[in-house]
Amino acid sequence: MKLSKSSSVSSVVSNVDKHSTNTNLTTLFNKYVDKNNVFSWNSVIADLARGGDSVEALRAFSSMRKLSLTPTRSTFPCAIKSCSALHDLHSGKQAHQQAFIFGFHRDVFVSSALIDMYSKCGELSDARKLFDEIPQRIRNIVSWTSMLTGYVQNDNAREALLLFKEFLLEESECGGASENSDNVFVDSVAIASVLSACSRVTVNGVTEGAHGFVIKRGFDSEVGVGNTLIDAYARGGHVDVSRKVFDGMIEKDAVTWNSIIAIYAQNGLAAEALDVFDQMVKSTDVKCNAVTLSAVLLAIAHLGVLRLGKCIHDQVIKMDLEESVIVGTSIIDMYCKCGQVDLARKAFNQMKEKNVRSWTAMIAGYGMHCRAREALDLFYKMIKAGVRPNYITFVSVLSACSHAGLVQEGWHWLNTMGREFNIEPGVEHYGCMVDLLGRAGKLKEAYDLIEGMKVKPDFVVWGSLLGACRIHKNVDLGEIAAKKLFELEPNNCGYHVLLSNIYANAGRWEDVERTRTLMKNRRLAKTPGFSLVELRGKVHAFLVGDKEHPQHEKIYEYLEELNVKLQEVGYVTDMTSVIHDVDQEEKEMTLRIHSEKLAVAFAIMNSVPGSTIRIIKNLRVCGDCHTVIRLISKVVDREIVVRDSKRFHYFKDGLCSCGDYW
DNA sequence: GTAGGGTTAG
Repeated sequence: MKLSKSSSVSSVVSNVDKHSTNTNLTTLFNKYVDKNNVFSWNSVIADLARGGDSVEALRAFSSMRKLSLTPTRSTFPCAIKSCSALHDLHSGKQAHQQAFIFGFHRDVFVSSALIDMYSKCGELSDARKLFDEIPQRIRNIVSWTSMLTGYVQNDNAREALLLFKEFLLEESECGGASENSDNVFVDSVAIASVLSACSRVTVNGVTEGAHGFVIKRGFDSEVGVGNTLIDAYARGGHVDVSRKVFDGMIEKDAVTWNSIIAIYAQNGLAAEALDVFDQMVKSTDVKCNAVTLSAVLLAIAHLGVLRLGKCIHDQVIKMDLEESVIVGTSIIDMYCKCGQVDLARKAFNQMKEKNVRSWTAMIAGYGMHCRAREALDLFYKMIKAGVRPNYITFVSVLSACSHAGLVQEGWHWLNTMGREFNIEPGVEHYGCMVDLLGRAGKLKEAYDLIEGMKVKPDFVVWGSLLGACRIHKNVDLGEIAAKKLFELEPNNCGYHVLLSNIYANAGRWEDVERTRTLMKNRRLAKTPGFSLVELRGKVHAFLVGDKEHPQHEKIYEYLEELNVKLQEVGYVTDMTSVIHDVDQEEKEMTLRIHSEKLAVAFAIMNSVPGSTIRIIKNLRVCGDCHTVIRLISKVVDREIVVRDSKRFHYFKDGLCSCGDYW
């Protein structure tokens, strides 16, 4: 695994963008002077709205109205825009009413702002009504774009594209003849919106087609268009094409850099994300901002490299971005995923402004650290604080219950979320609940829950059941779950392995053999497991049965020594995690060389006695490794923290924080 | 004199 040089990351210092200090009415009035002049008010409202200070903009609008000044047509668009930004339908409707009273509701600027406001507040049919009421002779590209974006933002990309088709027809028919012919041609903003729609329809090749249109119309050198193309290709799973677009852009702004960094981070390509960040820091014509650091923190969270995370946290403080909700939430997430849930809580407590995502990140953090009680306590606090939980919050709550085996609590929230919070359980919530029931041994209940689901069960749901069937040795339900999984993900061999383990457990060797042959014939390969361990600032990566690491021979020798000690405390190799295909001795070898064991051994050999060992694994830790690491923690008297793909395990004195329940 | 639509985030 290639990692970016951390030294250059810490040199970010010199190239930073202090976030703009909040403008306020007093400073603005000093700038525009005349309080009794409508135009002065218009400028103030516009400045505030443009600067993103929507609350102040609306306050200014209302102050102006209290002075009984008569608004002009230019007063409304910015006031309405501020309502859109705040998703404040109530104020939006009031502004609409006032625009009507003063006779500006037919103004095309006002109409476009209103269309945008209604769609951002989720009132798409009201937006469409206003759009249809605009006479064709004054309807321009902004009106079209507002409506188009409305569809995209309300998850109706197909309708957006149909509308664009209609637009193109009008553009070709009356583009030259209309009285506002200058405004009826497609522009770069409209194109960006269309590209965004393309990336959200599930049909292949739409983005590629639109890209062709972009080039034909000569918009390919526009930064905004390029930025949207980068995003569109990534949404379609073509991260490599995103990178090509990025590399081909002559002009790049902060959004361009942030987009590619975020894409890498979201797709698990953390090293690439950090590499691009490094280049961004070195480039002189663009400065990183809150969004940049948020994306970088996501990459670091993925890697679990605490030292780098702390480095970026320092950077956040230097850049005076501590009060940014976006950055604050990313810091919480980073600390949780780097195993420092208490540092995360400290950062959480220090946040002045918290939104639903900040609370959710902290709840999820407690969940993955098996601190379900704290997760639920925080959830109650959140509700008490008047913050409305969202879909993801409930996923985090149920997942916390699942990690801790809280069946009652799980049932309670699954049943209550729809009734009390108007959020219908989705496939992720059922996934957690099936996992929870399954691992608690309530397999029949889990299966019945799946059968009664209102949404189509996905691979997570069936995968949870299959996993539970392995733990509780249920062949019948295991076969049902596996059959569904083979249909849903025919190329994932993990399910074949699991089913095979279930057969092995039941002594059904013929079925084991059959599964194995099937895998061989379909050439299904197992995702290779790897583990990371950070030692004195350097990250060491280990693969299954690694023979690449310079110390590998010593590591294997040490593992042999450890094995003897483990057997003295009663350890017997658990064979069920391995396909029954080799003789006993060979099987033991296969097990022993799982990457997490190598990483643990390496870390014990090379670190200060008594220090905590931190490992990150890309897959779930297997049963045997779990037992071994648990016992190692006792034998060598070390605390060992393992982050697997699902959660954290804290091993100490021969016990694990998960209570062997995971 | 002043005005409306897009792309990056947890």
